[in-house]
Amino acid sequence: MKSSAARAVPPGTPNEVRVGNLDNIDRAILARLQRDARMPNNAIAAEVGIAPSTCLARIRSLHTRGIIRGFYADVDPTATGRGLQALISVRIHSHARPELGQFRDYLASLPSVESIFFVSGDRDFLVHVAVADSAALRALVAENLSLRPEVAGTNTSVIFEYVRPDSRS
Amino acid sequence: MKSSAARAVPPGTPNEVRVGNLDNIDRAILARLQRDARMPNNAIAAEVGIAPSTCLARIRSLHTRGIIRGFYADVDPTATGRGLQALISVRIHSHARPELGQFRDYLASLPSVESIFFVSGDRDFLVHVAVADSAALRALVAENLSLRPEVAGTNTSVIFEYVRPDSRS
DNA sequence: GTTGAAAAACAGCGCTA
DNA sequence: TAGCGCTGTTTTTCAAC
Repeated sequence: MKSSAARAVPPGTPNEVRVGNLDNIDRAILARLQRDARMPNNAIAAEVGIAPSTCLARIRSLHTRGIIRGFYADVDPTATGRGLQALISVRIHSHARPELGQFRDYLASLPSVESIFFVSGDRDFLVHVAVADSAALRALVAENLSLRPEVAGTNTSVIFEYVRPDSRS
Repeated sequence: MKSSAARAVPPGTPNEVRVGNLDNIDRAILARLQRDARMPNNAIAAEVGIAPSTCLARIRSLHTRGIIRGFYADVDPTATGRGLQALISVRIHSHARPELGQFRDYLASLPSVESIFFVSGDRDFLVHVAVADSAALRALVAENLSLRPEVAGTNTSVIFEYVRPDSRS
């Protein structure tokens, strides 16, 4: 039989090339799901060259094993009235270091927070936020960050543009 | 009839509260899709209180209008052999500023690049990358960034932890 | 915006290699 | 054990209202 879709893997490639229990078919599935999480199981199966039932089982296994963390829609923040994005670097007082995890959870609970980077170097956290306008940004920094006892200082940069390379479904 | 799911919108809320042509039902749909892009259209429709076909039409409209930019799966970088994440701040030479967009496209084309922030302040770009190990990181910075004529300098911070608050599907 | 029916996709099961 | 085809069930899709 001849598949109508392009093969997932070049013919000569050995299938034992695995990283962390993933074979090439798994990787082919992941690549497609990363580009379009709503791609039908049928279509994925056809493209990677396995039966739909097998494909479904693999996807579920990937999800269960935590290799796929979740499926998300990428929503334009401007449309939801959060047209201003910023990166706020936050320094934490050295005596508050033990509660770093707690502070991260606090950050994650703020509705304006898009993502949090816990980084090495002179700053501790880099927080990506999306807010309505500069007044909201000021309020966020002043009230929700600077006032916190753990926070030694903040530094805010406005984001002119934010690009996620593989957002194209 | 009595809906088994919580209503999308509190009973008294006026539906004309819109931001950018979105009504409350649109916002309810977006909220669900942001948490779980694979949630069945049926279930979304039931939760926001409209018929499945209407819900589908709304979702498609949101996608067409660019309010939903795409649907993607969040894949654990560790599982795909990219266990090291970093934030690289890049300064661009002032004379190369006109080609900033071009450089951004170049960054987006690099397979290690997860996202790009084009920011105000002392640095121009902040690039979030995921690579296999420190050797790969060094190679990336040295060969793909520092060697570029537009690049005035780079500064690399290792990411110890990266959190996306609404990762929960 | 809704209803309802046709088409498609999903999810489970036993069989095969 | 992993993959496959088959089948009932759910979901999507598109018409008319």
